[in-house]
Amino acid sequence: MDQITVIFPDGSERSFDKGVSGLEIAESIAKSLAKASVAVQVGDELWDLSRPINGDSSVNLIKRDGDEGLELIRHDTAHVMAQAVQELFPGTQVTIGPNIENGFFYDFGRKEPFSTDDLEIIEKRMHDIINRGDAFVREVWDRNTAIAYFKDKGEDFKAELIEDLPGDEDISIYRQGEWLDLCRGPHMPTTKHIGHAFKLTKVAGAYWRGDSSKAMLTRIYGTAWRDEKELAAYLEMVEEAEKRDHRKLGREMNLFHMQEEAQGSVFWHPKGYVIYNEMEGYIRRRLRGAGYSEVKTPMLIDNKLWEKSGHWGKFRENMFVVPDEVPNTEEDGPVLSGKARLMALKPMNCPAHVQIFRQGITSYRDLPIRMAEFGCCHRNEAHGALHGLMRVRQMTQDDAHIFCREDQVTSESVAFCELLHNVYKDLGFEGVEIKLALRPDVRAGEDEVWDRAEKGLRDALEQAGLEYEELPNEGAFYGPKLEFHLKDAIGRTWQCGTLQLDFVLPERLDASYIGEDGSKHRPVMLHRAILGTLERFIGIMIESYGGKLPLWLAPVQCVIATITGDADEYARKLYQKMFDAGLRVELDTRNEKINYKVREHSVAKVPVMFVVGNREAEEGTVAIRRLGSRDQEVVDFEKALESLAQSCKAPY
RNA sequence: GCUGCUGUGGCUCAGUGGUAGAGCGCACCCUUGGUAAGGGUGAGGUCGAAAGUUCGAUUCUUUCCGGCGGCACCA
Repeated sequence: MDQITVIFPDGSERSFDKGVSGLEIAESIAKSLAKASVAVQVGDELWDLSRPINGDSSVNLIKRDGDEGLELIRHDTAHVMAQAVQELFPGTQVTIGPNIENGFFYDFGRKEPFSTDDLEIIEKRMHDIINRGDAFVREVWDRNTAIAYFKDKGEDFKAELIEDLPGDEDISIYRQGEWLDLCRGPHMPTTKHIGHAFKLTKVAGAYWRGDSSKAMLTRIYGTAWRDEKELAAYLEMVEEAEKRDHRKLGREMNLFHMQEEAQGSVFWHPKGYVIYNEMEGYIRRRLRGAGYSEVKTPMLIDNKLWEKSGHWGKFRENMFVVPDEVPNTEEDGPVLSGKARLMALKPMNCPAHVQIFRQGITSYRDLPIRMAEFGCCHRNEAHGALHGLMRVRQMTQDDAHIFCREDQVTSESVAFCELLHNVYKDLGFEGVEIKLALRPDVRAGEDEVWDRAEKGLRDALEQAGLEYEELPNEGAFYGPKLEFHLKDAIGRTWQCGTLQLDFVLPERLDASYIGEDGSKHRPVMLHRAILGTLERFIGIMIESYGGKLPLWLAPVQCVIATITGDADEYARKLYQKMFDAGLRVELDTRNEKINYKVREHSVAKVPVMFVVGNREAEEGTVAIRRLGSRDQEVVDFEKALESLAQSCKAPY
């Protein structure tokens, strides 16, 4: 019989009979290893434990308790869910069911969508299926047989999937008991290996193949873990994270609100607006330090400009359009004639910035010009897209456009990446995901220009020492872009910072500078934002800090609370001194017990309390209590004030 | 925009085919208390909107609107 050579991860080699399975290899090493293994890595592919290995290979046994084992658990759970659904709801079509972070989902095609009540029933059946312990059996089918089989069963979605698989790929089918599904694999040996540490979490709609013109499927999300303890820990983590939701904290901390009449726009309350202003002030100082100058441009602009810029054609459905006419004030008759010239609320600042650039004549010596604006933009976002501060219809970007020569693109990009990195570090964000969105199929400009643009951004990332992921096809039609993503409390990612190269708009709006050669040239435009929008970034900040913002951003930095009415006068003096020192301080002389006051201000997440009673009034001290600490510290007031003022300074 | 769920005092939530309740908060009174809720009294709600079924709808049905989740779209 033929022999094959197997190389283990530690570099050791052994020979086995040709056709040996991963399981047999494991058994030859140790019974315990065979028991713990659930799949095998052959070369760089993951295989079923039972699949015969027919050639010399490097082999690595995958154990259930490892990271890859967990991925297999989740994938197998998704299959079992699909089986349970088809057993319980005949006629339901299965489509795709990939793993996601912390779990999996499976999309089903069914006339009547599932309700949350169904989840419990499905879960119960899943436990039954797992207890049956059927083996996962891999079969390779002929393509046409597979298509015919699924079509015959009324599984049109599955048939479509197979039709679109690359021609050279095996059509592998996995059977578990009576049930089977198209799947690339691998799977664990039996359903029993899944265990019972899973939970179905939500039902949702999802378009077939992610295309809103196609059918709406029902998606069921679930989470799965190696054991009950991990599952419980995960569920508790999610529960805790939900308490950090910025919409909840915004209400509890009285930061802002939103209401139906101004859907998607924010009513900033005094406390929230403190955060907003502090953030704006901080980023303004940062921009000044980086050589930007600030401008302010109109919010309402005639659509002639939007036509020229291309927004009217490409972005109109997201714009708020305003007719330039006196509305009819009579009781009857339409308010608007429909004949007036149209204006639009700006959705972006860029065309307006080009107008400033175009005033007068610009020399190559003037470049780069870095033009910043905290421009208030409006976008008519789809109703279903709105989400607290994260997705709004009226937003303020920390926007700027850099007009430069093409040979300055890389250095400007590097400088931007460094600036962004420093800002994110100041604000406490290390976990930023960077994505480089590359040329889409439909695009403006020569390929050679795109080559240079993409290279410019890549070079910038590498020079700035930043790790990133490339997203083919995701760039804007006018140029590639860098996206900087941050996560909210429950792990959803939101794009905040961005850097986009634009060769198109300067052309469309005829921006030019006089070069060294005395003739006109087109500048390149870099659209860039660090925070993205103040609204979204503040939302992320609130969630990331769980409302306990750093001192410089805290709406109330310190509350002076009295223990008895006898200390009120002393407290008032302290208050005035702190107020004059520029601190955001509140005085609490209410007729309440100190326990109550401490609790209330702790719940309100006030970072520092100065507690004063008769003793402090006599000694000229304060008892400092910091949020999150049970201890108090009695300090001379002047020293306390000085040190507090020091620690309330913004990072830049 | 599509889709599932959902909508009761400022907030969190009970509840019912016969027009509503709790806790917190708020107001007033008592209490001057040393670090996460002292006590009492009281005010406050067209039960998201409209139509329908019914003798009668906050409760059932339909439509619309908002909120939440997901998809699509996006900072």
